[in-house]
Parts: sequence; structure tokens; C-alpha cells
Amino acid sequence: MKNSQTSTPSDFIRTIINKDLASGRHKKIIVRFPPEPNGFLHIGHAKSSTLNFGLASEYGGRCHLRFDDTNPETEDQSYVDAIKNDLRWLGFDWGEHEYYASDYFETLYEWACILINKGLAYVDDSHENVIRLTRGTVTTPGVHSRFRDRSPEENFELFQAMREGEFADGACVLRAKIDMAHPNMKMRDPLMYRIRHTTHYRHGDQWCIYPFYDWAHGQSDAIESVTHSICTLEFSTNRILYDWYLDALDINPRPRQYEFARLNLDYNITSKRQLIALVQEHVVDGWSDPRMPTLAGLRRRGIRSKAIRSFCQSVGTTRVDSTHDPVLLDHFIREDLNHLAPRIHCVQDPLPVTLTNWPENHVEKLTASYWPHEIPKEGTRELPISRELLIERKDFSETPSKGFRRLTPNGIVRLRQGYIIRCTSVEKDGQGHIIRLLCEYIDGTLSGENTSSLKPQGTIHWVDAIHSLPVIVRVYDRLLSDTSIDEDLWTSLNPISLVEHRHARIEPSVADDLSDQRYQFVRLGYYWRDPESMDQSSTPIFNCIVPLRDSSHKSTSDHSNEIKQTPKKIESSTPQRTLTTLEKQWLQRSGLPRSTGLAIYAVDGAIEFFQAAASSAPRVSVSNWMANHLLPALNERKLSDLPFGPYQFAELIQLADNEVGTAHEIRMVLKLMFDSNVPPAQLLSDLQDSMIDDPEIIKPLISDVLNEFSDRVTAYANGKVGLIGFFVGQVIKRVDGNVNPKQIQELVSEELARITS
RNA sequence: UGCCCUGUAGCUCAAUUGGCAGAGCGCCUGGCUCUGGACCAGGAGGUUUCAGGUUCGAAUCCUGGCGGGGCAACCA
Repeated sequence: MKNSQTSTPSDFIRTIINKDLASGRHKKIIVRFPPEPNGFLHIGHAKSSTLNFGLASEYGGRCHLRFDDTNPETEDQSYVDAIKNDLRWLGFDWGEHEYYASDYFETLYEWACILINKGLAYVDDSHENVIRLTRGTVTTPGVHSRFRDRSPEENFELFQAMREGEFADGACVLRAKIDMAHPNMKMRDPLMYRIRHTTHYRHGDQWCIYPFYDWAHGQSDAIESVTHSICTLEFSTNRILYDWYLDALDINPRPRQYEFARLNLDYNITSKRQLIALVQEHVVDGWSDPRMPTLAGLRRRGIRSKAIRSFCQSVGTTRVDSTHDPVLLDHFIREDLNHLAPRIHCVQDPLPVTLTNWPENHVEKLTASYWPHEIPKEGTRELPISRELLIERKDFSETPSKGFRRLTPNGIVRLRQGYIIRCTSVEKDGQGHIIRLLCEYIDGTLSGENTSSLKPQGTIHWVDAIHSLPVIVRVYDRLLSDTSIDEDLWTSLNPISLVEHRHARIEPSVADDLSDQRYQFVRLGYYWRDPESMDQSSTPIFNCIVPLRDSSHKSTSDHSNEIKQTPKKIESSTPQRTLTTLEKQWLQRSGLPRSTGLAIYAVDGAIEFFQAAASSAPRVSVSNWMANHLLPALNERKLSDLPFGPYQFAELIQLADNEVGTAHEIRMVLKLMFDSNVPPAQLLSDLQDSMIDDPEIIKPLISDVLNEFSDRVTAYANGKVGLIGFFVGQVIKRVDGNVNPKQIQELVSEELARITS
């Protein structure tokens, strides 16, 4: 079996953590999983919790479970319990680190008072609608509230009165005083507290003011000493506020927020609102309906948490919006169950078969293995067979299409773990429907004791008509008939997302098995007893966990010659953005090409720097080196903070232009200049002294490389020209970069030409 | 139309930070098999969104274009 998660995952979050650990910013990482207890966890939460709990165990840190329960109107203890249950089922352990944002209300209140004191927060009596309207739009600034300039003393008194219940719901709010014209809407005096005279499931009527998400979340992270606060992408615009609050409170060291893409599944619904609608309209059988993407639903379908964890790990962590194909989940479910589920027989849609040459009333008890040969497990069960059998209706065809590998009139087929049979006759009712097959079994063909040389068309599953047990089998399909909802939820629903086989029959061996036993129904899929209808019905109900892969379409399919589309080249002169007058003037004045000109224009002080440098070195070279090397290397630094000025930079450029140094060397010198004030010419000559340029030294190195990678030399000779870069890179690596790549490139080319000619 | 994020195989992700464009799933072919499963072997599939630029060398750096997503709740 292939193991798809042997390699440790690498993603941008782990890269950040590695860096933080290496730099000593953190000795130990603390992350958190912060659900709001207002609904059930779904597959998306599985991704988030797998990430967070996974990070904690990988890095020997810890992951807190924190209930983000700051809105008393929607939250409830029953959700807390359900969430904890789901997380434990997923296999996560938070030990004693179970926290509630609502337990921090007192601290949050005190911190709000600090902001009021600093003049950074104010009580606003404006009506809800007024606040919304005066916030402005993404393109127009907002307007200051007329309560914005209340004194800290007045604000403090009002805020205390808010807490003490002196105002009705909605009478006023506490807002942070930031910037009503900020380009990020979240910074336009965001709300911190609202008044709600509602009973909180955890704190009763102790509070009537409740903090908003932004005011509660970062501060809760800080209280718990969280180092990396990982949330989904839609919160990225909140990050600036997250940081602003922590700055305002002088919290240090402080948590940092990182965002990743939430998990979307094709053919599924992930919106909480729509999931509620399905439950309320009884389209599904509650939150745990096996078609639901909730953890409760997946669990009831019979999927084990291991499969879900594998799936979540395999989808990775990125910042790219993406939707996943559920076939990937299916794959991990099958991989998990393959070695776990004994093979048994169940006929979902029975067609009676009479073995005409089988003695009446004779019953034979076959001993049948639970496992196919390649699974190293032992175990058998008794499989009764008599004159009357049942096979799958789909396993017989009077008019078989090409490639049909099952029973046909006069054809032979093997009853799995039993005899080979031949169909001799077909019985039909008045309407022409097949109601029974008459077959003959062939003596001497019993599984394992076959003495015949017959080659059956295929192997089919079956059960004995008398000894088998009646069961109801539920087979689930996708909730949506298309990958996503188009326009309306109700018309997008898959009408056959549930097929119930009410007349299915199963072999008798399962009668006393444990209720959580999972089986593979041979040739159908993986199944288990529906845990929620265990005693309601005398007829056991089985859920299909996942069907087997089905490649029956392969042999009959005929789309082998699909049209290969030739990529079209769209030729068009790319439109360019219209420049501001100042930009135009600058380009005209400098005579620089658009791209380099704009790069220089965009950086503070770069124009002056350029003009000064260009007075003693060629303009084009100066602009190229600035735009492509100097300015990008600046990062956070400013031009004025560098240990060198434009004239030294110009000296460097001249060294390049006069070919005193190669482009490669000049780049290395530039890097050195960022941390030294030695003149460029000096740096260059020092560097060149340490460079290896003697062909007699280099050539043997090249031969070594080409010998070591002789297979790649062959590939190169066969046309894989791109390998030249690989060879050059290898040589450079061996001398720690102290060579001129251009020279190496030339020498390697010569050598390759010599070898391969 | 402001700010932020984001484009690599059909899908989801890698690419040692400027040096061979790879993996898993899916698909196809063959092998094996008493499961049209599993397993084994192989294959197809790429102008790295596009156009320029810098470089011996660009998925990676620079400029611009095009596309996708998020933000204007007294929700989180």
C-alpha cells in the first residue's frame, strides 16, 4: 500500500514557524482552535483543527480549544458539548487547555477602559443605521460621529453605565477611535461593545455588554500567550485591526495572525445558513444525516476519523481559494477501510435464481474466507448454499453490451466462493419483466477445489434465498447535482442523493457481529449498520460508507480520440494603465523606459538618488540596476539609511559598465555594500582575489560533475537542453559560488559539445 | 472604483529561496486476481495567467496587463 503522508508537510505556515523558532522569537509555539458554539462542526473545521492540533504536536507546542462565545443570542451549551465530542472523535486532545472567550470578559472590560483613558475609544449614542451610513463606502470616506470627541472621563462614565445596565439594547456602543477615512473599512472606528440584555449560556445575566469579535479575539490570544493565531482568509482584512488593538494595549510579546484558505468541497454545501435550511426543511435527517458534510454526518455514514485527518493533511495549507473534488476524500476512506473491512456478500436488488440440478432441501455449508488473498489476515465464516439463490439484478443481462462480464443466457459465471453456474432459462411475468433465472450448477467447480478448466465470464456475489437475512441498504450520493449551487439551493439539490434498497438480503454470518463492524460488501462498497436506527426497526439498516471504485465504463468507453486543442495565441497590444501627470512628466524628463522609470518613481527618494547617480554613470545602467537589484533588496530599509550614497552606487555601476567585474560579481558586491562602507572598487577586487577563474582548476571540476551525472549528460544529448543550468549550478555549488557563472556556462557548453559530438 | 489576498498538469499541492518544472488524486494502457476492487508496472497530461524587462540562467526578481477571491453586520 502506498503511504501518502510519509513526508512532513511543508507550507507557508510551517515556514514561518520554522523561522520564528530558528530566530528565537519563540521557544515554543502555542496555537488555538476557536469555534463559536452556535452550530455543528463540519469538514471545514476538520481542516482547521487538523492544522492547529497537528502543528502543536509536530513542534512539541500546544493547541488550545477556545470557545469564541461572545454572542449570547446564538450560542448554547449543547453546541459546546457537540463540538468537544466531535474533536475527541477526530482524535485531538487539548488536555487542560479548554478556554472560553466569555471568561475573559472582565479583563476585556478593563482593557477597554485603558483605551478610553488613552482617548482611543468612545461611547457612541448614534443609531445603528446612522453608524452604518456614516461609515462611508470602499471608495468614499466616512464621516465622524458627533459623539466622537467626548472626553475620556465622560466616556468612562458612560461605559460603566452601559455595563451596569442603565441603557436599553442598541442605545449606544463603544467604538475605537481610529480613522473614518481609512482605506480599510475595518479601521473606520470599529465597534467594540454592544448592549444585549440576553442571558449568556455560560454567564447568565452577569453581563449586558458583549465584546465584538475583533475586540475579543486578539486579546484572548494574548491572554493565552498564543504565538500563532491561524484563521481563514476572510479575516485577512481584520488583521490590521488585530494588530492595532494589541499595539494600543502595549502587549508584548504578542500573537500574530496568519490566514489560510478554508476548505470547500465540490457537490457539497459549506455554508452554515444553508445547512440549517436543509435541516429545518427536513430535506435531510438532521445534522447527522450521512449526506451532510458535518462531522456528525460523516461519522454516521461510517467514515473513520483517520480518513478525514489523512484527507485534511493531503489538501495542504495555502492562501489560494480552492475547491476540492470529493473523490480525494473517497480515496482516503477506501484506503483506511481496505485492510479493516472483512468481505461479505449482500445483494441489494435481488433477482431469484433456481439451481435446477441442485437436490431439493439440500443445504451445503461452504467455508469462505473473509479476506482476499493479498490481505494478510485470517478468518472465515460459514456460507450456506441451497437450490434457491439471489443475485444482483444488474448482474444479468439478456442483451449484454460489449464487455459485459456477468451472467447472460447460456453464459457461465462464478458464484463467488461457490460454484460456477450456467443460465439455462429466463422466466418473465406478463409484462416481460424478468422474475427468475433457471440455472445449473457445475459439479467440480467449487471455489478452491476447481477441477474443471472452465473460464467463466466473471465472478458475481450472491446469497442463499432462504438462509439470508433481510436488510435495508441506504446508498448515498452527493447532496448537489452540480459542483456548486447555481442560483437556488432547492433546484440545485440532487434528487437521488439517497437510494434505499428495501428488499436487500445479506448473508447470515453478520447476525451476531458488533454494531460498529464495518464490512466490504463484495463488488459494491464499504458499509456499516446505521448507528441511529439500531433498535427502531427489526430490519437492520446499513449505510453505504463509500462505493468501490468502478471502472466498468472503461472497456466500453470510446472517447479515446479526444480532440487535442492547440493553444491559441491571443495577440493583442496589452493596454497600459493611464499614468498620472506627475508620472508622465517624470518619464519624459528622465527619458527612461516605462517599466524601470515607474519602479524608480514608486520609491521614496529614488528619483533624487537616480539623478545623482546618473550624473556620474550611464543612465540606462543606473536605472536597470536600481529597478532590478537595489530597490527590491531594500525591503523595509530606506535609501537614506544605507551606508552608501548615490555616488558610491555610481562607482559600482561603472565597474560593471567597464567590465571590471561581471554582473554576478557586481551583484555580490552590492549585497556587501548594504552592510559596509568600504568603497565598491575595494570590495570588488577583494572578491575577485578569492574567485577561481583558472580554467585548469575549473575544468576538472566540470568533468567530475559530468561524470557523476552521466545519465543527465545523455538526457542532454537527447535534447533536454535545460540541463545546462543544472550542470552549471552543480559546479558553482562545489566552489561555494566563488566563480564566474558566465565562464562556467561557457566551459560546460564546450565540454558538453566535445563529449556529445 | 479604494484597500488587501491570489493565479504552476483535469483537481489539490511541491520545487532546497535565481540552477533538472515534480508528487498525490483522477484518467489511460498492460500485468495479476475467484471483487470491473486491491496490488504491481508503465503512459498521457505544462508556453508555470499574459506581455515586456534584468540575468550566462527566471515559476522564482522588476514593470504593466488580464482573471479569481475577500472587506462597507450592534455576526464570528
